[in-house]
Amino acid sequence: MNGEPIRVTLPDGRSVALPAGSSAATLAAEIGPGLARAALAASVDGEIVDLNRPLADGAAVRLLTERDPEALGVLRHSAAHVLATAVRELVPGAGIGFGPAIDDGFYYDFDVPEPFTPDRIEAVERLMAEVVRSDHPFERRVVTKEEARELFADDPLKLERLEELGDDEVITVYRDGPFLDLCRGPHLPSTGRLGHFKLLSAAGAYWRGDERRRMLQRIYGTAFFRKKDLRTHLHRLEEAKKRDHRVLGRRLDLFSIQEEVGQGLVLWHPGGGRVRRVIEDFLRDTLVEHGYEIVYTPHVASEELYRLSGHLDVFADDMFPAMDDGGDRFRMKPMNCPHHFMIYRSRTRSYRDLPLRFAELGTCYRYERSGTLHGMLRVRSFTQDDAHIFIREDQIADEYNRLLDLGDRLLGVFGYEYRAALSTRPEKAIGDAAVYDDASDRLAGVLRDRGLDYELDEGGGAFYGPKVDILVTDALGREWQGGTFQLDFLMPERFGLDYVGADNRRHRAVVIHRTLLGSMERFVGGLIEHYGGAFPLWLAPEQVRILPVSEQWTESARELMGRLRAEGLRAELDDRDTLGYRIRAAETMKVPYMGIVGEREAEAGTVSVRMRGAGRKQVAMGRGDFVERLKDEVARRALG
RNA sequence: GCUCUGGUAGCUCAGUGGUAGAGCGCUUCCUUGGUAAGGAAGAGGUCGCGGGUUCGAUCCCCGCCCAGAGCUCCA
Repeated sequence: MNGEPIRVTLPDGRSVALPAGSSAATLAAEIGPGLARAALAASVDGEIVDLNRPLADGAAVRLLTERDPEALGVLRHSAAHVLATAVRELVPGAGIGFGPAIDDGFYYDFDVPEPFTPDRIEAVERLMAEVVRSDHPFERRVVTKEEARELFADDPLKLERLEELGDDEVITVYRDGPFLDLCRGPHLPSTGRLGHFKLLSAAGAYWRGDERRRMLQRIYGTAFFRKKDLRTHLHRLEEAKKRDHRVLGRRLDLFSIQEEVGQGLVLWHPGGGRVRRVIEDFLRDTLVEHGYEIVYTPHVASEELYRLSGHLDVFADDMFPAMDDGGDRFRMKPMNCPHHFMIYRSRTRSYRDLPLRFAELGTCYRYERSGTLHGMLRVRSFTQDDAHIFIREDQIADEYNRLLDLGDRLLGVFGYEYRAALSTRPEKAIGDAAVYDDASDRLAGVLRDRGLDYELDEGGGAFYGPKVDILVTDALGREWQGGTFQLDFLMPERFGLDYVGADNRRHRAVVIHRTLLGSMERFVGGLIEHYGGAFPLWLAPEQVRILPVSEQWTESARELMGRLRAEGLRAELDDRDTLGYRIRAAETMKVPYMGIVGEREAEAGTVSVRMRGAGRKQVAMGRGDFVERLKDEVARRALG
């Protein structure tokens, strides 16, 4: 090697001298043979690079092994290249789109004449294994734009991408064996380092994510360094599938969606109805405690109302088509706001009246595009736990504090962890920017003062006002929308929402649109998955199932059921078949408690209590104690 | 809406160019069972809908509807 030796620093502060032109691989070898084997890539001055890139003098270098989280992204992106290598072998002329690492794995988009069927995916997977066995090194090369144009002359997708690169950008290509790709990298040293991978699915995806452009075929996969991690991940996917609210909704007889009724229209069966009723009762009581007024408004409105609100212009496509009787035109309501505004406007309001909080479990109708519908989570008719709060500008901070209190109370009851996100003024905001920013600052102040962990979405607010979103994390670690508190300076203008101030002059009110749970459909759908169908006692559609050991004891069992029901508990009796059969049935239906009554229990006036999922671990207890225990668990809304 | 894959009994699914099967569930009978499926019999289907090809279509072809995966969208 020519030139002066270089020095690089390690994370522990140590400085190492290396010959000029040395790479991170040389460094690893210098430190030890174990590290030389384990090193996969390097972080150089904070940038992740290939192991064989030459190091600059004075660089801060951290060698990445499979223990470093950053290495997983490198692995997965390399896996994507291996996938493309395999696809090119199967379909030589395949166009190559993008192939990034994503949260749980990677994908690659291909322009191929035939879509990928499951057996072709398997074939691709086998070819990938061969690419890994061949252990092709990933070779990086810097090229000029002109060279790149020649290299990718036969791939219009790559050429298009290439033309977008600025003239001062360094263009790199990577080769692994036969496959050459326009790519920024970095990559593993060679394809042989790709550990454990699996192709998961194929689906169409628009080129550049633009629905007006051609559709490519996307293959999804995942990859891990260790077999165990891959297995765990696949197992988690299986678990998520088992918790699918659509599957559980059928099995537990909670709801259905039927072709004859219509797409995206949910039928709540008695079981789902019970869950919903309990939540609604709890919600309504809590709202009244928190100073809300309950209002009711019709499901349809004259089109004029949405002309006034401005929604008709912008969102007509997402509304159900108009009902026209030759004179007036009516629409199913896509939101409750205008109705609530009209209630506010129905009389002169004093500053003393504010805040005024109108809450409604308001059923709305939105004509969502068919491909977006999904079980209970994305539907065309849904009931929002909606409210509109009318306040003075000086009440913003105070009201947001109350909202966050309320959110905290509600979400905690369901066992959700949550965090907040604040969205501030976008470019297209209307009205006085200073008012918008001042409001955002006050919201940020509220979040800070509460010590709440929040994320800032700069410019993510609506054009009419900033908002605070609550994001909840469920039992599988997935994040859901868990409420949104949206400030609105526009609608008060459009609807003339005023109040008379202490100065006896008219002032403009400020509106907060807010939901806590979102919609009953989405919330209950989410809860089904959160609990895996095993609802805590207070929410369970059926709380206790009484099982007489034989017909002889049915009378005694019925007496117990009567006592439970008299206390408002949802108890059923099952005297169908053998005891073992019925225990199995109750377990499958995820009933929290079974009360078994046979000779011993009937004579002693007790009941043998078997808890969901606890198998034969059961206790005999007095019937009064049993009733009290359940009542207490319900009253505490225990999560079980 | 777009791409692909599907649609057969209440559910999960097998199957065939000559109008159809299993398991579970349901009904009835026998069994009176002590902790995750006791036994038997029976009912139940316009094979998503509409066209076409064919002597004959659940099966092949076309269109539509619906579902699933993904994309796009989500006031």
